[in-house]
Amino acid sequence: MSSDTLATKIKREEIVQLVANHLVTKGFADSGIRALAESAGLSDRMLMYYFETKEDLITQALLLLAEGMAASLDELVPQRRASASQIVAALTNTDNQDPVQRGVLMLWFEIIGLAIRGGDPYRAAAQQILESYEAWIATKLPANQAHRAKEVLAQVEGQMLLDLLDVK
Amino acid sequence: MSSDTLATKIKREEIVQLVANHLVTKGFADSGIRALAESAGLSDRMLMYYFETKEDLITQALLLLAEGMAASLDELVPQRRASASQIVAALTNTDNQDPVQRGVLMLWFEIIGLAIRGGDPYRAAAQQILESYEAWIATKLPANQAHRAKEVLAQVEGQMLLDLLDVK
DNA sequence: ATTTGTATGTAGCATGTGCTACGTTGAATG
DNA sequence: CATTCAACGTAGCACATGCTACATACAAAT
Repeated sequence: MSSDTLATKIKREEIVQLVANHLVTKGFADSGIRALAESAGLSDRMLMYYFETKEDLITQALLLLAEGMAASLDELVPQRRASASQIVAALTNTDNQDPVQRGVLMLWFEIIGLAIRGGDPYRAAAQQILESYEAWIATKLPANQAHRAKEVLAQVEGQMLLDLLDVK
Repeated sequence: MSSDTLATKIKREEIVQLVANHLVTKGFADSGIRALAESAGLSDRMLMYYFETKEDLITQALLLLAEGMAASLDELVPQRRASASQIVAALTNTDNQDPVQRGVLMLWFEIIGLAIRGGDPYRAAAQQILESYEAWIATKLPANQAHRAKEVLAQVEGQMLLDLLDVK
């Protein structure tokens, strides 16, 4: 709460980072508090000591991941302006090799599946990510086509989905 | 198995249908065998009497749903040939009102989330559905653009995703 | 009439889940 | 020196999960 030591605050951030890594590599299926605790290097007992509930912990991990995903966008398409098809290509081609980014993408669609019936914190995280993506695309498109950002975003999401499910 | 009565075969089909309905309306989150049994009008004991495992039951329900989704495509775009944007519009605009079709869509993205890490029966169902959709789109597109079916499919899937998550 | 087999109820098991109660240490603070 | 308090271990609870053992009613077949 507000009476937190600096040390425990740092510890919490470290745990959130490790839990986020766990989610990326393992997904939600094998993410009970015992598994998460092991990945974070402590006991489940201590996990619940640092975080009020599991949902609290997951929420923070998702927020961290959302920041990371938004921040990594600029590395992919360095040009100021790009065509819709260039953006789609840049966002869909790179991800297939790197296992980390592939893990993030898999987690991303797991989040969507959990968000779809309205369940927070998943829905909030999904919407935040989608909106930051749309805004980013809008700034990359030629000014007179910025209104098509949502369309381009849909193309990107759909293409990633097909890639992940090996639809050739 | 091969010594099945006709009556039990029919009973099984009836159960599969009711379970499919349950999945559409409730999703996977509230679909333990007790909840499924209640929706099917029998005890969990009898559910496991008619099906070897829960996975067996779910698999059959998903197959039934996949058939239904593929079959319902033709009702949406009756014309022989249509442009890519017409197909996208037809496939994305209709679904928002009807709660049944909305439920199917929500389940569809839940399936994707479960399929994404490779888990059968979800992955198999997802791939089958996506492939039948792509094939159907290819037959609807002008002949010289049939090769863009996957692109159109991506656009459709992405647009449905954004709609379901209320990205305006 | 006895056997056989389908359909069903009652009860429970083993495991996994998020979470908690209770105790101990060891260091800082008064 | 005594007290306090964060930091941890050990153990367990209550509940949900998929699934099963056991008994039995009842009808069909021999």
